[in-house]
Amino acid sequence: MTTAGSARSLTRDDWLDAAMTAMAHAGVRGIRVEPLAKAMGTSKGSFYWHFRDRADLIRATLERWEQQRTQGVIEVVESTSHPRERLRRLLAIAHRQDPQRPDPSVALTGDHDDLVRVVLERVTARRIGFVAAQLVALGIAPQEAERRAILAYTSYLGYAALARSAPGGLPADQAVPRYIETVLTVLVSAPTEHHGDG
Amino acid sequence: MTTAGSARSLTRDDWLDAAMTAMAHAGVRGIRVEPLAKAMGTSKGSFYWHFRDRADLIRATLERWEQQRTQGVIEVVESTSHPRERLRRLLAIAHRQDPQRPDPSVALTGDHDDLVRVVLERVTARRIGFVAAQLVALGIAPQEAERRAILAYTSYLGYAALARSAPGGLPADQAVPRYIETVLTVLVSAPTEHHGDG
DNA sequence: GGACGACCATACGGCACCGTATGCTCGCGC
DNA sequence: GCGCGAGCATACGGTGCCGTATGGTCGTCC
Repeated sequence: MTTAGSARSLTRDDWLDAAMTAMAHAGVRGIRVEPLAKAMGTSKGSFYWHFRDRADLIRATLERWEQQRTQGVIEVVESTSHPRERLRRLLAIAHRQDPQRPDPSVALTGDHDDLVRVVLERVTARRIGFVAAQLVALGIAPQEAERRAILAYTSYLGYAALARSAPGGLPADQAVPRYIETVLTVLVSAPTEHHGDG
Repeated sequence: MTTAGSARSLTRDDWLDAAMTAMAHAGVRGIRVEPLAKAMGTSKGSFYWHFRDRADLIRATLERWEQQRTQGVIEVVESTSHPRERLRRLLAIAHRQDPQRPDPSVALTGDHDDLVRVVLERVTARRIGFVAAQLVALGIAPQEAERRAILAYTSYLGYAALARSAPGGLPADQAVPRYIETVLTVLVSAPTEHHGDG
């Protein structure tokens, strides 16, 4: 069903692919065995052959996501040399909201699962850390850079959330590049003087 | 059960209060009749006396939220006169994340319901519009103000999302005021020159 | 003090999902 | 050409939830 042949038997990875898609749209609560089986044109029998139970699938899917997605984007962005260009490129990727392939982190923030929390903490820290590093490279003091990185990342999260559930308030497609420039400009704008920390 | 007496009969409003709390934590999918009844120390019989069905409760809860919360915050903030102080106050309220009373809009972005979408669109537009108006009052051009308002509001959404599911990456409590200053500073920073729009 | 209606409890059928049990069907080794 | 195991289908019991049906209780009005 997935491509053409449809005669070969399924693998654990096939299930992980399907689970990843489901998770991206609806979080771990979107990973349901019977609906997945139906969507793949198979039955639960197949699933319980490859996995111990639903929690096993969820664990494996989260693990896979943590290792692939964040890492992949960072590597692509790092192929650019100047930190400001890196940020611009990162923002461009982040704001290219493909309804078919949303970032799972948005859907995952809706889950109250402990394992999800742990993974999200790591992914969040890694992403914010990367943005902060670029800002530091642009001459912004570390603590201020951290704050601005949090601003950037939370804004991305909220943007993706709105894209899913209330896209009306977001910039129209042709206005997105200009929006990205605003975000970039604002992120690297000169900090004001402060005392006590920063 | 709710307060002390526990002998008087329940009202439609009692159910709405409970539903609102549930919605704030888990979106409309958190509004479930039997768990709510159990939490209120009553039974489904009571519920179906006051409401036609679950959809009726959801509709009424969304309506109530739209009319109360956003409006209320805006009125409080408008009691301050200077737009910059308004923004500061708004940010302070927005970033005071009470785990007991989260903003439902965050949980609602996880739902794929049509009615939710419509309400969220209106609430989102209203909030972004309010922020944009303050920025315009501070001398920022309307289109640029709109973009910055989107940045501010999406950042708030993402911040609240992280507060629920991955609070580790956010500023520590005593660092929040400084974070708010960064956001405020950045929002009102001088725009750069551009051509073609803005 | 009996009728009536507001308000609620309980039992039931139905649905969607989980996990298990059990049996089927191939391909391969021999 | 038989056995065996990988891979899957199907049926089943259990759970959590929805909505309905039906009956119970209590206050109020006459």
